[in-house]
Amino acid sequence: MIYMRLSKRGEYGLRAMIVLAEHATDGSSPDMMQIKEISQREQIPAKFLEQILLTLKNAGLLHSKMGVGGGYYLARPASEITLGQIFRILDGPVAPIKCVSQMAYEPCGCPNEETCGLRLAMSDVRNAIAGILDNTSLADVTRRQAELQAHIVNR
Amino acid sequence: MIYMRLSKRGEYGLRAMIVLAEHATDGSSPDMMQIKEISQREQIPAKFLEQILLTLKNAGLLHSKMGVGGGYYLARPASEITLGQIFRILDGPVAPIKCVSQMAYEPCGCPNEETCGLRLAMSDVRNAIAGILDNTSLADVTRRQAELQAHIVNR
DNA sequence: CAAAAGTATACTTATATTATAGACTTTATA
DNA sequence: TATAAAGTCTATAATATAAGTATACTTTTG
Repeated sequence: MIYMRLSKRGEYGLRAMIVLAEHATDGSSPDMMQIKEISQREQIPAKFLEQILLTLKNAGLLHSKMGVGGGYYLARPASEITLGQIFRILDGPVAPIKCVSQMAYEPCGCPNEETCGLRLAMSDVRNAIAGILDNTSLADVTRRQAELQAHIVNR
Repeated sequence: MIYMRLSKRGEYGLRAMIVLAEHATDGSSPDMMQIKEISQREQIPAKFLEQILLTLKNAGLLHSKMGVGGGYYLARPASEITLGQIFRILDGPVAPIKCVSQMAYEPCGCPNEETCGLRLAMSDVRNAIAGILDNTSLADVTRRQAELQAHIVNR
């Protein structure tokens, strides 16, 4: 069963963006990373990652440089890129059912949409998910990671 | 794309359970419904619904009566059946990624699970979804439906 | 011009979902 | 007791999707 789940594409894309955000903040080197670098570090099939990063680039979340010494880097500060943006590009709308989607609404054929109890519950679910993903930036993620890391070191 | 979504199986199953819950509370007839009745009312392919109801029955959420005048009915009061129970039977674990699943944990292979930022965010998502589904009973759903209906009638 | 790196698209393989079909069992009742 | 109504069970077809692989191309640097 693969429902209510993050796809591998989504997972890999999110991981890659997080790594790029880490790299951008640590001040080392010109904050650009190559596909190969990311794929090795995160154990992601390189050719698959290639597609994913390209998609994120075409969606405006990444910039790239071709040729020798090229690579990918965030198009904006990590604080201005949310998990929701990344997720939607790679996995589509957040809503568990189309009739509650803000981005891709479609009627779902229940006799009375206005009073449909399932729709209401799924709307709550959508809002809960979107509330988290749209309010968590890459900077939030890397900050939390750093906090956890510090906590472990200190114990 | 079918990610982060309710399956048709899940949708149909939830709808059927809600209809059965409505039927149980409205006092009319012996609160039992036939597959055909449900499938017509909710526009669900009858043979598909058959499988779904059987699954829910084998999981202990429904009881049935065979033969002439038979049908399905809720195994417990609508207030004691949650959307989370139904969902998990039909669509599996709620967690968007296995490493944050309470019901079906598996490591997801990130180098350090303890400080993985993606895992942390997805754990929030899981808890948000489970919080809603596990705290919404069929009775809650039918009550909300009735409230909405009353509101429409009164305007 | 050669090598490094991203761009673009097509294809393969595997698996899951969404049904549909058909034969079987139980029960009520004419 | 025969028949029809209703659920049970299992197999299978049709379709869709995901995940990954392959290949050719373009841009850039030195």
